[in-house]
Parts: sequence; C-alpha cells; structure tokens
Amino acid sequence: MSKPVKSPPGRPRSAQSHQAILQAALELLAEVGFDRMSIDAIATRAGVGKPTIYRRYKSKQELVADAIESCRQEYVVPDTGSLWGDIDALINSAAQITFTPLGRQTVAMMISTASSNPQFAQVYWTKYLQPRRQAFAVVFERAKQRNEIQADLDPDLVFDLISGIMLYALVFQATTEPLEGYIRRTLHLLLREPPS
Amino acid sequence: MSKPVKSPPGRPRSAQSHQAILQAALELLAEVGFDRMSIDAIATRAGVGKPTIYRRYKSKQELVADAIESCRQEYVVPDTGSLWGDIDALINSAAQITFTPLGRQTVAMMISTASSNPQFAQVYWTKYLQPRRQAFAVVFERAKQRNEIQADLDPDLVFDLISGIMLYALVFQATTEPLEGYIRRTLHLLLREPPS
Amino acid sequence: MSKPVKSPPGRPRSAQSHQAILQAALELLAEVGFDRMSIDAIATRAGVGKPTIYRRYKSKQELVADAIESCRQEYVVPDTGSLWGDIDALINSAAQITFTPLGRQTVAMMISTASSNPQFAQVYWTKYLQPRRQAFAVVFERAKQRNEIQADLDPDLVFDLISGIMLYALVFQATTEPLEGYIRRTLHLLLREPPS
Amino acid sequence: MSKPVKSPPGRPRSAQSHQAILQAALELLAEVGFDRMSIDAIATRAGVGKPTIYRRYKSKQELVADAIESCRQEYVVPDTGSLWGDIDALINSAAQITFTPLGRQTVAMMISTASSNPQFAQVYWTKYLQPRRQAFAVVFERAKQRNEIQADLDPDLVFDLISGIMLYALVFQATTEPLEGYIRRTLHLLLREPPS
DNA sequence: CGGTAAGCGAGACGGTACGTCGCGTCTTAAG
DNA sequence: CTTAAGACGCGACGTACCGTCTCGCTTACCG
Repeated sequence: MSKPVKSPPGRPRSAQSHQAILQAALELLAEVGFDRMSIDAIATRAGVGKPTIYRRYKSKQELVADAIESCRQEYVVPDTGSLWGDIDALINSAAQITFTPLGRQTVAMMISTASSNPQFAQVYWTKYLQPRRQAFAVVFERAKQRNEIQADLDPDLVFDLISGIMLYALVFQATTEPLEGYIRRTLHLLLREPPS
Repeated sequence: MSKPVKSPPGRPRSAQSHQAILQAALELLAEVGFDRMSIDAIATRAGVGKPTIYRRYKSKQELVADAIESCRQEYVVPDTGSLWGDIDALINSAAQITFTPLGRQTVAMMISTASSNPQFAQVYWTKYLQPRRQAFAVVFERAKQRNEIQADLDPDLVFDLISGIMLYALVFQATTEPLEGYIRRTLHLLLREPPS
Repeated sequence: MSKPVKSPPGRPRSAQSHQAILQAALELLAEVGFDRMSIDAIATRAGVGKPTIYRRYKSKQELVADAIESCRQEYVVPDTGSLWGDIDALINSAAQITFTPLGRQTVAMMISTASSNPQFAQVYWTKYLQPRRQAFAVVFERAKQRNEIQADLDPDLVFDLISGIMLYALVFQATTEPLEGYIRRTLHLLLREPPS
Repeated sequence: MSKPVKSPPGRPRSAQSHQAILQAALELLAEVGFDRMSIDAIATRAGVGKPTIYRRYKSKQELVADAIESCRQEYVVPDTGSLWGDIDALINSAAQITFTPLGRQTVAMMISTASSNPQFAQVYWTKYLQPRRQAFAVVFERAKQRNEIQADLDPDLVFDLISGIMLYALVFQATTEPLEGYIRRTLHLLLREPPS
C-alpha cells in the first residue's frame, strides 16, 4: 500500500519545531534569564521563524510556561514506610527542581509576573504545587495511621509553611542558613518532636 | 583639624532632581509595574533629563532599589504588653508595606533580580528583614519573661516561617485563603496554643 | 541557463516605504535644511519606523544622497538653432535646479561632505555634471558648425568656468551681483563678443 | 585726553585661555572636521571650561570663524614687475591657504553654513576675498600700464572667475584635471593670449 | 590694602537626536 | 496551508552633545 495519508499540505515539521522551540527556550532561560531572553534568540537557536513561535504562543510568558511545563517529570507519591523517609523524598524532589538555575528562573519569573498576570501563578499552583500538596496529605494520612503524628495536624498548613520557607530560602539564599537544616528544624517544631 | 573630605569640583548634583527622580520612580512603579516602567517616563514625570538619571544609576534596577530604599520609614519595636498584641502590630506593619501594589512590585523585582544580582536581595535582607527579625526576638524575649511562651522556642525560626508564609501568600495570592487567618493559625500551631 | 539572480528569502523591502522615506527626506531637506533635519522626523513624516530607514542607509548623508539622486529629472540637450538660445536653455535648467532651497542644500551638503566622503562628490559629478558637460560640448559643436564661435574654443573649460562661477555665486549670493548678468558677461568675454 | 574707556571691573579674560581655545579649535577642525568637532572636545583639549568658550562665542560657527580668522597671515600685494609673476604669487598664496585640510574644512563649513547663516559667508567675503580682489585690481592696473593686457578687461570679473574655478576644483577635486594648469589655461583664454 | 566683581576649571543640568534592539505582525517564496 | 526568512511600525534603550547653570576658587582693579 502506498501512503494513503494525504495530510494537508505541509505540516510535517510541526512536532520537530515544537520540540526545538521548547528546548531553545529552556536553554536560554537557564543561560540568561527571562528578561534577557529574546524571542528572536529562541527562534534563531531553534532554527525556526518567529511566526512559528507566535502561532503557538501569544507571549513569551506563555511560551516559557509551556517550556517549563514540558519538562516536568513524572510525579509519584513516595511511600517509604516512615514519615521522615517520605518527607525526605518529597523535599529532595522539590529541591532538585527548585534549587537550580532553571528552577530559580522559573520561580523568579512566576513571582515577577504574578501581580500583572495572576493566571500564570495559577498555572504553577495548579500544575505543580497542588499535586504535591495532595501527595503531602496522603503521606500525612499514612503517618497518622501509623500514629507518627497527631490526628489534628493540618497537612495543608504544614505543606504551605514548608513551601513558604523554601521560597524564602530561595530568595535570600546567601543570607540564611542551609535549607535542609531549616526545613528539618521547622518540621520537628511543627510535629512537636525534639530535634534529633 | 578641618574635615579631610573635600567637596568635588564642578556643580554638585541637585538634591531636588534626586528627590523628583525617586518620587517619579516610586509612583510609576506602583502604577504600571517594573517592566512597563520606562526611564523616559520617569525622566519626564520628574521633569528631568534622561542623562541626569543615568548619571546616578547604571540601570533601572539600581534606580528602583534606591527609590524603594529611600522611602523606608522609621521602625519601632512594638510593646503592647502582650505577645499577641505585639505580634498583631508587627504583622500589620509588615502587611501595610508588603500587600500594596508598590510592595508587591518591590518583592517581585527583588526576587527576579536575586539570582543575577544577589546583593540586591542582600540589601533588602539587611535593611528591611534584619531589623524586624531582631524586633521579633525582643518581643519573644518579653513574652518568655511573661511566661506566655516556652523558653526554648527559637524566635528566628518562627520569624522566618512567618516571612516565608507571607511571601508564599504574596505569590499565590488568589489561590490561598486570606492571609491573616493563615498567619494566625500558623502562629497558634507554632506556639502550641489552640486556635482561639 | 536560468537566471543566476535569486530573490533573497524573507519579506522583500517595501517599495512604498522606500518612496515615502525619500519623499519625506526631500521635503524636510528643503524645509529645514540638512543639519536641522532629524531621522526621527523623517521616519515620522514617512509613517515609517526608524530601523526601516537605518536598514537602507547607514547615515543621513547616504539617505539624502539617494533622495536627491531619486528626483533627478530627465535631461535633454537643447537645440534652439542658435548658440545663445541653447545657452539660455542650459543656464535656466541649471538655475532652476540649483538656486532653490533644495538645490542650495544639495550643493552645501555635497561640499561639506566632499572632503570626508569624496565619492559623494564623485556621484554628483558623474550623474549630474558630466551629462551637462557633454550637452554643452554638443551645443558648442553645433555653434562651431554655424560659425558662431571659434573652432579652437574648449567647451569643457568654458563649462567648468560657468559651473565655477555659479558655485561662487551660490556661496556668496548676497555679496555679488545678480547671477544672470554675471554669467552673460563671462560668456561674452570668453566668446570674444562685445557685451550686448 | 586719555582713553575714556574704563576697563570693566572684575578679572579680565585670560588671553592664555583664548589662545588655547583657538588652537584647539583649529586642530580639531583639521582633524575631524566641523560637524564631528564638539565644543566639549575643544574645551577639554584647551584645558578650559565650556562657559569660558560660550562667554566669548555664541556658537560653534562664531568660534571657528574667529579661529580661522586668527591664523590669517599678513597679506601683501605682490609686485614682481610682470603680470604673470604677480598672478603666480597670488595663486600660490591662495592655493597654500585653500588646498589644505584646514582650508577645505573652512570652505566646506562656510558653504554649508551660507544658506542658513549668510553673514558667515559675508565675513569670509569681506575679510578674505575682498582684499585679494582689490589686490588683483591693483595688479591688473599695473599690467595695463605696462600694456600687458587690454584696458577694458574687468579685473573683478576675472578674479571672480578664477575664484569660482578654484572653488569648483576644490569641490570636485578628484574629478578634474590638476588645478594649476586649469587656472593658467583659463587666464590665457581670458587674457586672449595663446597658451604658452 | 582689602573688597568686590568678574573670570576661571569643572561638571551637573534639562533637552534633543542619535543609532540599536526587541517586540509582535505581516509578507514573501518554497515546499 | 505551514514553514524559514526577514522586513515592518513601534517604542524604549543608553550615549553624545547641546547650550545653560551653579559651584568654589582665583585674580586684578579700585576705593
């Protein structure tokens, strides 16, 4: 059989260009940051025309949001059998994503965009934080069943506190103590355990 | 002995222009935000030539940093006689500064600048957060003497957690519950009191 | 063999913009003169962005040179049947071009540019003076055949003298006698006729 | 009666600064030309403040005019005993002044300024050309008395023609034959002598 | 001889124009 | 009908000079 698919004239590169654009955007985001990254540069590096980008995204923010979104890895709720094991896994996972040049840029862009363009923060919240918050709730539920923590402890509040302190450490990186200890001390305080 | 500092030759820089520039920068920052604010617009509103701005600041960030810096008001440690009274005063003070268009822009700019220009975050930390952290320690010390809280509670950790949660709320403003209650619940949790 | 000239890729430059730029440049040149004419003003009047101008011309001089070049009209050798008739036609033609605001600006720019940018004068010479010089030679040849002038009179030298005196009158306009009489007296002298 | 003019109160203007300004102006005029020469550069090179320049001259043109004026050397009517000897002396004198970078700039500036600022050309005419025109008339008068030329030859017209042709040659330097021969041929033609 | 008024170098001032860069859109030719 | 290429109108950028002004200091004269 010869090719029966007579696809509409000329769209074969679509996926390829798409990937090249996202790749170039991510590279440049990590290299020079959001502000200094130009659409022209992305197009050139991706070997793509500017309209090809604008056909897909209305703005730089949209493009970058999608680029960041595209490289999110599979997310699984850890289940190591103990509360602290699960927590370590969650924190490591978050730290690996956040405390890199790309992660910093992501957060920076999101924050600086947030006031003028709240839906961008919304996207980040929904796509990224929400699942982790729910995962955290699952971890907490298991811990409660194991009697590792009190039954009335609000997992969302704890999660938000941890997220906040990570954000805080991200911003004032050089001026605060190492992040790990910070988070550990916080959790011990919240869980009413003596620091180990 | 006379002062060793000699006034430099030439016409001194106009303090009046300086003020006008800072004023215009703050106004525009609050009105349109950092990104949409042009140096031309600042110069025009301040009734000043562009070079007069560039003579003082190498970049928009430097200018805005100085503008923000210039409008920090006097800071006093509250002493209402009770822990929660003091805390309310501190939180209100922080909220008044942070949860305004100008405050949001300040934080946004600071964060987006932080990775490429860490000393900017450093300045914010030193000039703004540090004093409040110390004030918080004083308030805690008084509360401990009144036996309102446990003696081993680390005020810095609590302060950083509160700061973090405020930052978090600032970024994800629309997606979380109202800030006040959030902070109150957090503090009750940390201070091991039942929510009132 | 096919044409070796390939049309370059991308959107071609707009002939419409090109015309508008030249038109605006000529207008402003005549209105305010070369020095007081800004590229911004040209762009605005032409309804065109500044980069569109700079894409075509590296400097104001280049632009103006092209603008002037673009409005050179068709040139025909006069043939009135008598030497003086032809000469009158030539001089009138030259005067109409030169002794106008635009003409003055043209010559002024050319001269002030000449030392730093000799090829500009070269262009003017080749495109404008050369044809007239040749026309003058033709007129002279006809006059010689009619025995109106001596056979050994060098038309180029006479032409250059006339051109020189016109230039001289252009520069020192207010301080010399009216041009027409000047040129007439000169020609009578050169042609060894008594002034009529 | 002694001088009724009272010297004005206050510190008199420094002759030294004056000289330095003129010197710097001439150097820069020859080096970079009128347009690319900035008052700032003149002030810096002269080791002088800008107001010191503006106190003396209202504009760049005025300054440059004075600078050029200041370096005019003594002018004497040649009297070699023969017409052609005198003419050679006059032409050499003119050529020495005109066909140098500084001379070209002078003429260029004058011409480009002439239309917007005719009095500048007027100054050049009065201070520079007028004396030479008169000298030329004297030389002609002597030649007529020696019967070297016809009595009815108008020295002013001849002078203007020579001036014009020199101007012409200055502008179209590269495109015409060497100046000397040109002028000689012209004169022979005007004086009705066969070219020697 | 001491006051004083103008000149001095330096350089900041409000402006204007410069030439460049990036935006997001439009227009080609090629496939 | 999409692509790569690239020109378009727009507008902000940061720089260079303009001509004026304000400093703190001479410097020469005049009372």
